[in-house]
Amino acid sequence: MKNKITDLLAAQIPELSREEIAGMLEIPPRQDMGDYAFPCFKLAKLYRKAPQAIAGDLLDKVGHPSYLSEIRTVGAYLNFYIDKAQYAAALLDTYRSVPEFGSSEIGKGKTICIDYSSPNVAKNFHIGHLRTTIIGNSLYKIFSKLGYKVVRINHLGDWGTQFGKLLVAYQKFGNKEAVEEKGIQELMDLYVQFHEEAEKDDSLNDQARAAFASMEQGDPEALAVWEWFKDISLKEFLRIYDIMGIEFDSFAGESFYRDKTGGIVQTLTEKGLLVESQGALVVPLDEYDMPPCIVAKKDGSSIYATRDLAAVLYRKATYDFEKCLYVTGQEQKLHFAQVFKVIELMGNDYAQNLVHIPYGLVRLKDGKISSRKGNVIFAEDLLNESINKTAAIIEEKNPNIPDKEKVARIVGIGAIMFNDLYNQRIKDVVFDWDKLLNFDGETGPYVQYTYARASSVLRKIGEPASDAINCQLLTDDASLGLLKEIERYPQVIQEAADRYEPFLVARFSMDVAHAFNKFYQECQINCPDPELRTTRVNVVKIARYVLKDSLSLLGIDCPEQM
RNA sequence: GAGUCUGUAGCUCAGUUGGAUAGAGCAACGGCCUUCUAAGCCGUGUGUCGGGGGUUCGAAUCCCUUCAGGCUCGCCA
Repeated sequence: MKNKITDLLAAQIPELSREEIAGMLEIPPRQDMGDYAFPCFKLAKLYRKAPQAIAGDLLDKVGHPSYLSEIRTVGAYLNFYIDKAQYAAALLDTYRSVPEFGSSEIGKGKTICIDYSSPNVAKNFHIGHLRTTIIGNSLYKIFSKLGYKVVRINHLGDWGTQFGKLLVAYQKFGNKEAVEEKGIQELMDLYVQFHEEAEKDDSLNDQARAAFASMEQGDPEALAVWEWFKDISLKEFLRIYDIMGIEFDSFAGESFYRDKTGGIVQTLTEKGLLVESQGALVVPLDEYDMPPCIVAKKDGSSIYATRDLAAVLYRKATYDFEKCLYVTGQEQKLHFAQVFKVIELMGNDYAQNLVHIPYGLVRLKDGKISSRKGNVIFAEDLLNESINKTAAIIEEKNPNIPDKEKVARIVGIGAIMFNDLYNQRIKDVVFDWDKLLNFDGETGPYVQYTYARASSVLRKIGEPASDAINCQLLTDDASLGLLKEIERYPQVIQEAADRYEPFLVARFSMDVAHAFNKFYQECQINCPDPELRTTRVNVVKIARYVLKDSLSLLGIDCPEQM
């Protein structure tokens, strides 16, 4: 429809290209102003005439094509009113002829790696880890919808000096039985105890660095203990991923690159990029207004940047990615800028396809999350709390539905995920139980509820006898409003991918849900007129599909009843 | 101190990349269930778009400056 209007205008304005005119066309802020609008301000200079007069001239010239019900001028604007029946028919037709409305082939044959979640081994999975997990998962779904092959990488934090600390703590304060009994909690406790003791005795930190250095050199005893701790942690993480329905293609974490960091140092040396500084080996980056990137500590052991560098090379060689995305907190912005720059200096032109996707900090009401200080809320507790709250609401509102437990799980988890995906990533968030467990208004449960209503109607009135749609009958604003929202779906997905912003999809699902609820309120679907009923049933079908599909792009399921 | 991000209604946030009277949800108040799920729908808003300059027909949006807050700035990740 937009193309048709563009062509119509382009024929009358030879001074501007089709693309320029398409870019100027906009959607008016209010429905009574029409469906598309063309502002004539820019033409004023060109024609040396008042923009209002230009709008009037254009109105006379363009005539009255059949797909428009009206063209009007308001001030310097030319407002176009499309023929509603033709418009609705075209959209419903598109939906019915395309099996996966909204999907695309644009990414066919291309691979995208996404590095997300990546929790630290031997630490509890808390609410701070939820954002990267949920955002990364949604980006995976969005890019998959566009036809990309996506490699989901969980770059586990399972290597580094922190394990030297844990090892020292285990030898000094721990024992096998306690770890076997209490699992990850005991590892956390040991880690906390280490920091308390190290406050008093700084030599513990040296011992920890030495312990890590010996791990890097392959000390079998140390590695066996480390492997054991890692297993305990992984089991814990998998349980939480399972609750959320999240999977990964690779768990190659930092330790995976321990035999590859030496190659990085060697390559950087050969290319003359490495400089010794205060005993460490660094790549100076002051030319690029950045502090140097440390590649080897003074005791020769690797550091996180070394392992990230090795990971980039490995992933490029293994997956030949089109893009590699890193979903981490914004506090790591400088780190990734340094790593990407070093990759570029090594002569890899694909450095520009490494993208850091930062998100804002999750804070508690009484300050920063800190495992060490015990100021922490575990992800599992949050998810369970949300599921329990949902179960209570089901008992209150709709106790007779089947699979109540399953529904409570889907809705409870959906609420948490939707909340993390509803705003721009970069915003900091303050964790708030009350807000998170309120399921009214702009929430995941609202969209899921809308889907359940749509499903319920179709279930009750059954399939219409005929599939013939007569869009002439859709004369009400609510139907058209709903279809207009739905029409945006393909562009919304594309933009969400371009900007790496799942919240655009979440907002879209909300807009569709709102438009559907309005439609549902104002239009009786199971109406006496069989032709109108068939038409409305088809509107419900497409809305139901889009609601479910858009939520699925956020990693959220839809129950048939709730 | 330097870099970077954020600042829009009491609160949480959108704002179609420079366009028409800046919009939603929460909270508050009022209305709507003998038609398909009331986790819903409808109505009620006196906003210095942090402040000040500038660019232009036109700025929440672009530039400069300033204030407030978050984050980062060498052997943690």
